[in-house]
Amino acid sequence: MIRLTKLTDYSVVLMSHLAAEPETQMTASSLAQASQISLPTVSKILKVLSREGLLVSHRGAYGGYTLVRAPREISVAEVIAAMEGPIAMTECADLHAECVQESFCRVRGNWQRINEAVHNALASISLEEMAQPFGVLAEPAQNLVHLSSLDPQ
Amino acid sequence: MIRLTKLTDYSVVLMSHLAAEPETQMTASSLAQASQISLPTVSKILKVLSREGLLVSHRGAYGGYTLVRAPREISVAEVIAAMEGPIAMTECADLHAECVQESFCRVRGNWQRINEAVHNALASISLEEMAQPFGVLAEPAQNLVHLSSLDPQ
DNA sequence: TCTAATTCGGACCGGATTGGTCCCATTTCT
DNA sequence: AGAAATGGGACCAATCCGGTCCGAATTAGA
Repeated sequence: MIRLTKLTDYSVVLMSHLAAEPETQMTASSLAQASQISLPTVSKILKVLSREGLLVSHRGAYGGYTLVRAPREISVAEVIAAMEGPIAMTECADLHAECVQESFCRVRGNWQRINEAVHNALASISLEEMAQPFGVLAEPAQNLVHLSSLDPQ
Repeated sequence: MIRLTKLTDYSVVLMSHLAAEPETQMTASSLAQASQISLPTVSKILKVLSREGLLVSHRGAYGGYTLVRAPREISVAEVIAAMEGPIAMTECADLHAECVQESFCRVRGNWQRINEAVHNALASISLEEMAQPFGVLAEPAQNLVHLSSLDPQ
């Protein structure tokens, strides 16, 4: 199972909530209630997203969080990267791969290509799309195409 | 970081070694030496792959492992699935999702589409391709297209 | 100016998962 | 019979993860 951590999963959920009403500034507790995730956890996630520059935070009374850009301009890949660092499926594919003996590892270059493909898949999906309720993406053929037209590079 | 476990990473490396010479039956120790992975670990991985039906094992003296099918007929997705169970990026996207209150979780359906995209990306890459040395995949345009033509469904 | 609301930045903990090793039984070839 | 392999566990240390909590800093409004 290629798996994201739960925290990352939640982060996408939260960002999608924010994307549903981009104008509205939301507090950690309102988001917690809306998403049914415990407040401390929501808070922790929002801090990270804000530190990574995906959210704008407003302190003090009547503070809260807002998306830094329009939902259409933020990709799922960005959210994931903010939570977990650069997207890479294996250590090996991460920059400083130190395959003990590089000559032994013939797959390395190919892993990087796979990473690219996956990354592009995630980069092509915006928060705007994630915020749509269920059927919407599945119905019109255009959206199907949009999701799947992963042009490498 | 969307990450596979190290074990899974290794498994792809090992399968690629086997794919490089599909005719040759290889022992755990020869693969360990070739891949620079410790023998017990290699052994453990091969057991799993064999149990999951991707390798044929021959016990006894002069035994070893062989791919169950031609390298071209085995996808990276299969190898990963053998090691980690069904490919799913989030718990939520796994069959029996139990989002406490489904109405709250609008992203669920969309996660499943993302999973599909990723899965298709992995399913479109065969061991034959992984066994190629570095540049080979990067050069001919046909292969680029092949890697990226993720047709959902 | 005071107070309430809210974010910010850590520390902290228990439990699950992972990577890795080891052992012994079983099978098969010579 | 003996050597060479796989098969199937048990087992352990270390890391990671999810989650909670606390105090400090900041802001808006009365």
